[in-house]
Amino acid sequence: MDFKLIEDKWQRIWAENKNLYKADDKSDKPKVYVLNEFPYPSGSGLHVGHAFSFTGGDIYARFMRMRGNNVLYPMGWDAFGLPTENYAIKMKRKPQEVTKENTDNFRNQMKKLAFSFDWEREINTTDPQYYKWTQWIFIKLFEAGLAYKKEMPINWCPSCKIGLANEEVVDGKCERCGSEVSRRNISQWVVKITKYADRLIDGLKDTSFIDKVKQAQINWIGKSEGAKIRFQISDVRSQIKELEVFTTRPDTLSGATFMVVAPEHELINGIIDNYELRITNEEREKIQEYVKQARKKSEMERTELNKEKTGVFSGLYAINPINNKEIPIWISDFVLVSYGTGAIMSVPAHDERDKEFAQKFNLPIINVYDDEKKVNVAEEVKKAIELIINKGIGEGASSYHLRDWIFSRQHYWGEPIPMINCPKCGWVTEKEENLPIVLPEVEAYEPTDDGLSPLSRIESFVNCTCPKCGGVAKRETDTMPNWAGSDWYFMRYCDPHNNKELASFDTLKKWLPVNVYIGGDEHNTLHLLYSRFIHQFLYDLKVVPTPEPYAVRMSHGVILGPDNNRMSKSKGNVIVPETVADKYGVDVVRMYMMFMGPFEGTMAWNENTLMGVKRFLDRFEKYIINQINNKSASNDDCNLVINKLIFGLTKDINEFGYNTAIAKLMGGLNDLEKIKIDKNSIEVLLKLLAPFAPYITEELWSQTGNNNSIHSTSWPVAQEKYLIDEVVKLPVAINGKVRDQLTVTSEQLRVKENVVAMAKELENVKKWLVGKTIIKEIYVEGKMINLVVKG
RNA sequence: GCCGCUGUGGUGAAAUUGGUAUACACGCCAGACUUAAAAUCUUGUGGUAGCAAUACCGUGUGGGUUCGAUUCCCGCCAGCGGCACCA
Repeated sequence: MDFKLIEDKWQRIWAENKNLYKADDKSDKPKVYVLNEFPYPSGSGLHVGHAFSFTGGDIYARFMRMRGNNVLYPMGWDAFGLPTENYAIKMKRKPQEVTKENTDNFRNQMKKLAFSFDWEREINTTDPQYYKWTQWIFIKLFEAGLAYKKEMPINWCPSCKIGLANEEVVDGKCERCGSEVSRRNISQWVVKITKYADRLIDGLKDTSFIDKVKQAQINWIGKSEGAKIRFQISDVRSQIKELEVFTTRPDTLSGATFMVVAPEHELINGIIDNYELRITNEEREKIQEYVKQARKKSEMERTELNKEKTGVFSGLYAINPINNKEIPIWISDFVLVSYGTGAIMSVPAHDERDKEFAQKFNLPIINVYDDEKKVNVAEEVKKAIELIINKGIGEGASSYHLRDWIFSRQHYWGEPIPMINCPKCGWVTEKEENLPIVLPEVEAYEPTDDGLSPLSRIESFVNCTCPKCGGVAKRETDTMPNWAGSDWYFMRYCDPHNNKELASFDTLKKWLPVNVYIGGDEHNTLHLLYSRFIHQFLYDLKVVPTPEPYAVRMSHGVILGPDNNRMSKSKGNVIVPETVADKYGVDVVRMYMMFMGPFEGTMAWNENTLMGVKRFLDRFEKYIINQINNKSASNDDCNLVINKLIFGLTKDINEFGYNTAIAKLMGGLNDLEKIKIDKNSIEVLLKLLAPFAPYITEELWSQTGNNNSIHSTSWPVAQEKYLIDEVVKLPVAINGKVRDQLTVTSEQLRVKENVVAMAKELENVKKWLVGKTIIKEIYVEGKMINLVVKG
């Protein structure tokens, strides 16, 4: 059959059948919410990674639907972002138009690949009716004190002219364009995700993510436990009298022989400006120079380039609170102002970095323990914290690797941040009834040279009245990061057309949590963490009914190019799913991708193996067509094969074991070609293949005389009695080595004595027993027999 | 350096509450059909020895537990992914 004709035909018919894949808010059937990460609709169209991931989700959704569930399987567009903006700048086109073209293209490609999305729930993060609620969430964050404006050094990409989060800097370079990142001070909106750090760790207990994903989240949050300890500064002329440090090893306090503060530490400003301190001008200049150099470097450079420690003495001394010894305070860029308190106590005897520093600058090294390996550190730390609390010099504390989330972007193509700066009232939220704050159309999309968003050039946008006092005020011109639209989209799918709330509590209660969330490994930390944070925050506001958004996280693998490298345009190894589908048909492409290997695995594209799948589908089709007028009665041989298939497929699909499910289908066809099949079994066979190959099965289903869609039929149930073999071949081993096989009936294999006795009579077994004594007879029912012999 | 993962035929891979290792597919060999080729179909295909029955070896590597280990434990080697002066 011509697959193109079939594909066109069924695409048309399915499009008319609006209820085929509809998720029903009112149904009494059990709900299943299957979610694929929604894509960024790029100009180059759907790539293999998308096709692979969505096929995996689609098979599961189709399977769950056939199993009698009310399935929510939605799709949408994470459409804000730099590539579209850059394209718009280059081509002098509106990002809105470009996005429309790209999403239209993506939608058509998805329909062609037969993904069973409920298109009535399609969402788009760039739709004002959608980002109205993204803005609303920001207002709630601000009201809860979780969003604040802060002048802070940020990673600055000179090429994109944008501030980057630490997470967006890879190897000191901009994640998107690869330019070297420098540092720059900009006033930014920052979201206090750190306040939820503990909750984000604890909440994992309520999910069934695989350990790998949980561990990735825990590591990213990076909780360390220890103590904060206060050191007095001995120079009376210093305005700052106290230096607080965080340490995981408070038990080594008596070995602290110096302190180190980050160059950005507030203490340093005091030194440079305070001319009464007992340091020479020369020393002051040295400090100034060091701080200046350190500030120029990005954090990445500082950490990367630091093969050798650098630093300068600050001229100040602190008092070690445990022994009242005066110890010097040094400045070094290996201490990060953004971690802990930005200052450390240095214990060179028990810390490698401190040791290196001490050796370079000739600072004393004092051992706390003769042999640290023999010490129960956890126990000593516990005792030390008690002591520190009793002495009133500090308290137990934890610190996190996780940092607050920089939420401002100086770009056009993002959600406007709904904040207004009033000279009298300060930062004020926009009134909710004025949302959405719609992105105005502008002439040019480039950020300004001083790094401001192009929105800052639109006076009618910037100038506004203060929602609080009614005075003249100015609107924020920064926009939100990509993550903002994607961290709550799964809520909107539950109630996508609601214009009163982001989603009604009732529909959220109906659908949440997401039963299976399918996405890439690369989103196991950032996107997953951000969206869990927003979800937890909204849970606290009683907007959502569940503490966690996702029950199970499924992270799919990667498809490499035929050359075993990651697909990229520069390597010329990109496989376009649409092209392959045009050549072999959609069903072949879908099945091949699922047959390549385990769904979570990394594997290379190989068109030879694809031919195997194509052959199978051709043979399958021929087989069914030959059976169309089949009137045979059911028979046991066929029932055994079919019921084992039902059982095996049901189990495999449930566990995303698509490669083995397809292997079983292939094996099943091999078996069936040798025996007689009846009409009912033919229909079962078609149903089993339906989630994988929706076009061919639908066509054959209609050719075998059915008027309904195979995709709205119910999944077959295996009959127990056909799952047990009447006759079983048991391996018989002597001392663990298999020597023969014993054929027994399912009745016979229940009695150990009989089975063992029969085994001993086998020719090959007898041979091995000559002159030996049996010392042990092991029989695992239905599995195997092992005779342990001696002599 | 730290965290996580992986290692099975010529290739992609199956099999783990410990029970016949290599299912399914690719490739390859031989055969059928064909003037021929492609396509299709049939058979074979872990290694060594043997006409064969069969025997021995075999899941990165060295040990251990066990009647029995691809599966569990310990050490090592190789590769992949992530993080990295985090106090």
